Amino acid sequence: MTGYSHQKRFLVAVDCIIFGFDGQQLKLLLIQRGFEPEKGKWSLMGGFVEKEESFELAAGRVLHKLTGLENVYMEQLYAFSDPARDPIERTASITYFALIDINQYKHQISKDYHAEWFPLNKIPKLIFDHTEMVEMAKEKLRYKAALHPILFELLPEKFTLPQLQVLYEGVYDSTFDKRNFSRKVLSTGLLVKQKEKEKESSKRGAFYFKLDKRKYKTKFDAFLNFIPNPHKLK
Amino acid sequence: MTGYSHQKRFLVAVDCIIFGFDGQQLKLLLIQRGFEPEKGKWSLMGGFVEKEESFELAAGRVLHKLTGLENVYMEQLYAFSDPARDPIERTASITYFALIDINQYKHQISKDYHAEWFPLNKIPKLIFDHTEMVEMAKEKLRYKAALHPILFELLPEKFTLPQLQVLYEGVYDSTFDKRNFSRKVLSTGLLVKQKEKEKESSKRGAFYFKLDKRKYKTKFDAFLNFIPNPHKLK
DNA sequence: CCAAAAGTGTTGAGTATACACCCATGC
DNA sequence: GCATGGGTGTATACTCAACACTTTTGG
Repeated sequence: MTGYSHQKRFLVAVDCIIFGFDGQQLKLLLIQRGFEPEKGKWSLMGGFVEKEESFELAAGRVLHKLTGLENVYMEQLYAFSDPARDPIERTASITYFALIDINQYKHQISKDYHAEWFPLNKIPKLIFDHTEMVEMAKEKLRYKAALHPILFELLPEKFTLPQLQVLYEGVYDSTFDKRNFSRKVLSTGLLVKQKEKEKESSKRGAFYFKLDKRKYKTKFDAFLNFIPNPHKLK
Repeated sequence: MTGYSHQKRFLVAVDCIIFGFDGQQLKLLLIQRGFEPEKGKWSLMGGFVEKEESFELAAGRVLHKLTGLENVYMEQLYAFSDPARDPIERTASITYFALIDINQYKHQISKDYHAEWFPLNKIPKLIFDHTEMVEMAKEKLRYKAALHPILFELLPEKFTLPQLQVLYEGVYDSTFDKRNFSRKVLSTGLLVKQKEKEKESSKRGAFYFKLDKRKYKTKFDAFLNFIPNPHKLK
């Protein structure tokens, strides 16, 4: 025998769980599905994998179509494969989660998809198994951010320590002591203090920081312990 | 439009990265592929996903076929999707890694597949992208075992502290102080000391321990810090 | 001058590491 | 009685968490 002729072939889709941070809250970008089944219902942005395309490329293409962004932090999350997850025809879904700087996101493009940002605690009912996908993505984000400097992907190039802290507190739905937080974050050596201050959100102003890109790359995989008492989390 | 009629369909396979521990070394179970292409070459155990089968079920089926085992610790690793990874026809592969108690493994069954255990540092050349899969599985195992009590899945029901230490040392290709190791492991509260000793490997004998199944389940997701200096690893 | 947010240091507790000797047994 | 591997305790350094006051400035 040559070839795999009598094996079953499947549709394969990618779905993107897209996180953004608006300075106050962590949010998720959802669309209103444009075709049947479940047309008009809230859904993750997704698409079928094309003929000569890897899953990674497909996910990047889908994300780009919605946000206009490239070179976004993306990570494969999980392959969902319940044979009944799509009622029309069996379709596996390979999910990716993405962290984007919400300021760079192009609003116009996403209007075509009736896209909207939802705070994590106000996610509407989603089609198929998308709610489960979102839950898994939230969990993985929390897990990973406790050990690796991943949340910087959600921030603009320059950010302040108070902004960073609001972000971490949002992700862990918790509050941290600012003295301990800043000591811990600065001790990673990942941040470079800038001369300018951000003056919008306070009279005194808070210094901007930038990521040290070089150290960021080398230290990314090390265990960093960003949050207090990580073992109490789950 | 109803249906997804003009989308491309793909073959989807699962491949299993199967780890075992023989008391000395961590090993990987490989087979000699029984069909073309690459017939006779070393390969991971795998198989095509069937019509009404989730990936998890397919992986369990494939693992069972080779080892005779059920209820094995298995975890989805990654979906490999390079369009050219299989030269005959585009086939995505969803990989699972499995940890089995090597003593329970049925040798007869696997003879049909010309299966063999290979120490991790003596893995032969593998077909397709299987080497990459194995590398990723090793990395994930090391990562996960540094934080979670996952390596117990490789041991028989009763085991001794020296055995456990040999296992950890093998996984991290390193040596640990036995006093610190035993204190750390026992402090998790996961182990229950038995009355009997294992007398094969030493004159004095070493006490057996069993896992406290209840605590194992509840503490599995907490961060446990099993190995010294986890940040120095990478 | 006052309200609001930024920034900064110290202490105590707990945890991790380094390290060395005695024990039990089979031969 | 000795060689082999099993088992245990302590002192020190380090890391983490708790905690409060001063600074800046816009209004």
